[in-house]
Amino acid sequence: MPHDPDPPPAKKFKPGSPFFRLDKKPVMLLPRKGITQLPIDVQRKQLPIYQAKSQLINQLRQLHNAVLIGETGSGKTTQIPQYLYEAGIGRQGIIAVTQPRRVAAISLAGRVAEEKKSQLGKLVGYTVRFEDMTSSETKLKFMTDGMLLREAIVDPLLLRYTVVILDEAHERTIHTDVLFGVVKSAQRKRKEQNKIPLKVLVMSATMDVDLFSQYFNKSPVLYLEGRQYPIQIYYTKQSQSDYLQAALVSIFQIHQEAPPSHDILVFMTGQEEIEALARTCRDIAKHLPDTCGPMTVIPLYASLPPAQQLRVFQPAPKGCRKVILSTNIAETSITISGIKYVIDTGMVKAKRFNPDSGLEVLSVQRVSKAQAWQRAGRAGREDAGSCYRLYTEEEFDNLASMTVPEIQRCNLAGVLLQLLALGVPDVLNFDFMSRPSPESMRTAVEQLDLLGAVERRGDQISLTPLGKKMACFPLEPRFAKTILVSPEFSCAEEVLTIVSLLSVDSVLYNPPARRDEVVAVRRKFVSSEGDHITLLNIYRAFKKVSGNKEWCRENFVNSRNMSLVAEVRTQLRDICIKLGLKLESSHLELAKVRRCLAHGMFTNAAELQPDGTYVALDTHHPVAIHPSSVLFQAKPAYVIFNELLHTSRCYMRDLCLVDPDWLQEAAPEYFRRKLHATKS
DNA sequence: GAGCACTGC
Repeated sequence: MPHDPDPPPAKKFKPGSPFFRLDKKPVMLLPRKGITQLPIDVQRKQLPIYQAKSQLINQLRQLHNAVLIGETGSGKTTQIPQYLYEAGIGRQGIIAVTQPRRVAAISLAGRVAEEKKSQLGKLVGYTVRFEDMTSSETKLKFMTDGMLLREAIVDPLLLRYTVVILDEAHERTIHTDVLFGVVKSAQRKRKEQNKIPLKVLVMSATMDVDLFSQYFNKSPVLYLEGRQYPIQIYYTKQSQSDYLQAALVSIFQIHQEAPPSHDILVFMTGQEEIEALARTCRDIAKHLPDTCGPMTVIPLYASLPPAQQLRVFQPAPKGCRKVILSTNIAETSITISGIKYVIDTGMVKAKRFNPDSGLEVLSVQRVSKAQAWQRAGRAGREDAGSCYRLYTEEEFDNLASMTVPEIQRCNLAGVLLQLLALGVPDVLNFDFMSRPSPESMRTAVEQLDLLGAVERRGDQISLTPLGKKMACFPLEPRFAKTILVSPEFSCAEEVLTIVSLLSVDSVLYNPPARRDEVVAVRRKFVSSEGDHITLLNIYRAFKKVSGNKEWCRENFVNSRNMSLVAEVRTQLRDICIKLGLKLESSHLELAKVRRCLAHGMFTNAAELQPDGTYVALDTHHPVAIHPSSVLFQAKPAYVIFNELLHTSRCYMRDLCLVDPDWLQEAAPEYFRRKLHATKS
């Protein structure tokens, strides 16, 4: 242990609320231990929700809307669709169950197919991007919420469906929030037009119940009662100035006192601090007295290679304690069994969006109460557990009650384009459950206007023919625009590649310890024309060796992301073919490609100033070239960039050298204003 | 001369 004269924070803990849930909140269902060894139909009947089956069916038969409350894993997601189907409710069409995440949709479909003793893709199926496991026989369909939203563009009344179940609604993803409005409107219109009614069920953990119920015509809230393993909550007596130190001390406090089979899950903010704390823990664990057992420390975050992520599921050797240091990936996406203790730093790294500057800032912030409960809940999935909050009870009381829904903190251009494509008559007054700010709506309309996607007549906004085509692409509007103008420059093939590369996580792997090697190996791809062309060179080389894994390793290319790029590209290319676009290659004439990029992404342009700094032309904010760019040492007069990242300075990332004439011809009026303003 | 939580179409 470090020499710390103060008593460790864990000693200062006092018991807080004795149970996980607050008073009056319903108790949650959780699957019983050992249930998986039983035959499948016995398992189904042992789920506590089974007791409520006939009552639930009676209620759901009559209701058009209902809000169902119950913890994830209660069995509600797998059982209720089956109950409806077995009771003949909604048999004329399909019962859809939406999920925020692909893996959830896929694994739930697998589970339910197994329970129905039916081959996956027949009665029970799933649809996610790049994968459709459904057939004409499919009646129970699990899908990502984004996928149902895409379908709604073709069929705004969702006529294939008789029931839509929006699961995990409390997560409030941007897709779920838009779907709320879409299903509500479809339901009303189908009623007005005397079509088969649409039943809408919203499933959630305990948060936001009133909001959901109010929004869906004051629909009844059905509570699924059951058992909940109690979780003891502890708060610190005093506010902690250093949550990392507090976490460290708490880990070893628990380690010295608790039986070794009890695992610890620590919620932290990011890769760097996780790796640093992991090293410190391992060092300290080496020098502990023999009375203390050994400890394995496992980091967990999304950018970790899959094989290393799997380590969190392996049980520690007997007598050894498992300590998992995780980002919020373990809040929802990854469920680890055997967790007895949760340590919650109370902090999270999250993106914030400033609609005025169009700037996204990634910053460390306090969690919401809802998030804190979600984290605590990870200690009580199989048995009673404890949660140590590294903040005082008063600090907890002052937290925001829920996380601000995604729709209120991101760029809305894509959402508005989608709503317009859905035929929503008055987008600015769309019936959002949580309305985004008027400024961010205005910014989005302006952006779409600049791209030529919309026409404005007074308050009326409608799609132009170009806008209609843009909405066909599962992309940010500016990327869709770039693809659509590419035939004019005879470079669609190259632009498809570049847009695909920009719309997934980076394909470049940069282990800091091998920096010199990375620089040397990457030299052969570098283009003086910028990062876009450099990426294109890497993709071309990757294709030349047919995606060889060994080649990826040698060249520090992330093969998982590169394969995803290829999949995205195929999808985008298919859409181009459906739209009848002329797909040509510019081959070696890469200036054509850059000119095309300038036409699609002119809103992200920057100009070199006489003093050697850069100014973003859109906002006149001072910006700088990110050191990871191949243009870092260069001083091009004009560039376009893919994104701005505000850290120590405001950095442009992924740059492409452009000619100012191209910008002028792409948006003459806009640049007359912008260039003039800069010079004055 | 930096350093990036998590999803998804």
